[in-house]
Amino acid sequence: MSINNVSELATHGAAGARIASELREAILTGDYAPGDRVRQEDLADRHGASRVPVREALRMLEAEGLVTLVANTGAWVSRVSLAECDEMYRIRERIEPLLLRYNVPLMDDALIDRLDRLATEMEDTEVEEFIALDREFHLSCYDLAPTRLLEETVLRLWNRTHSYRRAYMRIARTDPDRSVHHEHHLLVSAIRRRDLDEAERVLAGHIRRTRLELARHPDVFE
Amino acid sequence: MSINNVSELATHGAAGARIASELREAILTGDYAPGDRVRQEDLADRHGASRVPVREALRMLEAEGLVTLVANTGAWVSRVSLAECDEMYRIRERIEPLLLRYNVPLMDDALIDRLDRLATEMEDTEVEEFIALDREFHLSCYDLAPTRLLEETVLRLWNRTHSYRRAYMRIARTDPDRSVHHEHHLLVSAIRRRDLDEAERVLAGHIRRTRLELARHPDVFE
DNA sequence: AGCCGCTCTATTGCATCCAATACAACCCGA
DNA sequence: TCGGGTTGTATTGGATGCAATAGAGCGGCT
Repeated sequence: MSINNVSELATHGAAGARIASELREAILTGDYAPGDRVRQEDLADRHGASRVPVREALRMLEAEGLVTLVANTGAWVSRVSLAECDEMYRIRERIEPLLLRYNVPLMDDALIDRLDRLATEMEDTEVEEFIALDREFHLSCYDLAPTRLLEETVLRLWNRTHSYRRAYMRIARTDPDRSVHHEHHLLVSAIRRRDLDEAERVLAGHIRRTRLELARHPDVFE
Repeated sequence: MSINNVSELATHGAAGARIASELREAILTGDYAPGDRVRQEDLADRHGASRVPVREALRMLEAEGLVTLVANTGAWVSRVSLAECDEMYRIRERIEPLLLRYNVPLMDDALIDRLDRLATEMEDTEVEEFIALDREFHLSCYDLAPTRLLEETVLRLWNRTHSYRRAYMRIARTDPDRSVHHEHHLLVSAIRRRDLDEAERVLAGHIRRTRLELARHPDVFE
């Protein structure tokens, strides 16, 4: 552990962050499911590191709500109850429109066209691709303005519910919900007209409807 | 370091959390100011621990936004710019009314009376006491409902701006703002009538006005 | 004088080791 | 057969020591 430089130079001091980042990705892709145990040594071996940076990574993910730590016992991928999910969606209903408002004035036509294409493209996809495109669609609306805090808050809420959104889609796919796509196009339209109030309204309604849809499938939360 | 049990039994596995908790308190009381360096060994010595749990504590506080870490360099008590503070207040404007809505139905007369007394009591106080009473007034409105997430989010926003609220009060005390107290009493009144919409409106306006007041003193943020 | 590069030191990052804890399996007596 | 205590093992928590980095101070060159 001394002459591994040259290629991975300047990566010192980032082990914890790197591990956190990869574990976060693994949780989002579903490699780890809610409730799964996360053993420190596993992660350490997998990343060729010791348990020290692993524990740092776990603390970070705990703060993001993705992992739940119990002293002297271990770490688990966080479960989310229906009540908590409902709460997160209600928070999103309030702050995502605000974040959107910050961003709409900064969007150029190229971005709006891309949003439109995404909205159309995801109309006819399977679960995994829909999840990815929908996420890209919404988050693309949020990363223009320098509102680090709001953006981070929203991203954390998305991440914490990601697994459950996937689970919902798998279950509810029998009767696909077309109005989601309708709302996406309404949103793009409002953005294109730079109608901030209308964009806020459509987005809030979109999130609200999704929340109500989710609540109709409590089995997603075991 | 083995037979120190008996009195502090069962505190194993909580060193990081304890250190974080005390450092958080120190930042809130002003013992550490924004921009201050935080050396790991200092904290370790101060708490009779090694640097390992200290680093855990720093990661936790970083996630809360109270501390800023730079790899291979160190940790500082986070500074907040006027723009960021503005952003936090705008988030609060949106979600605190929601949190209040959750809680009002659970409040009993005793609590409402206490809020009224707090509102009156803080009308005639010096900076430190006002800060404390105001915080208690508002946070008391939030801890009845089991909305862990929303509560935690709001608490973090309060904590991140706490130092600046104090700094503002010290500077702006020359022309004390009476409408703050008026709004507090309006809020109590709406709560007592269980008028959820009005309570939301008053609270949003209260936060909004505070934001605008803060923006009139950019010097608070250096 | 001003600038570049070096050295030296304070501090952080991480690996290793040992202690403490939790949990499961087991034993034992009633 | 069941309950309570006990031992054993897997796993986490934390202390120590060493490597890596950043930044200040210094010296030499132009």
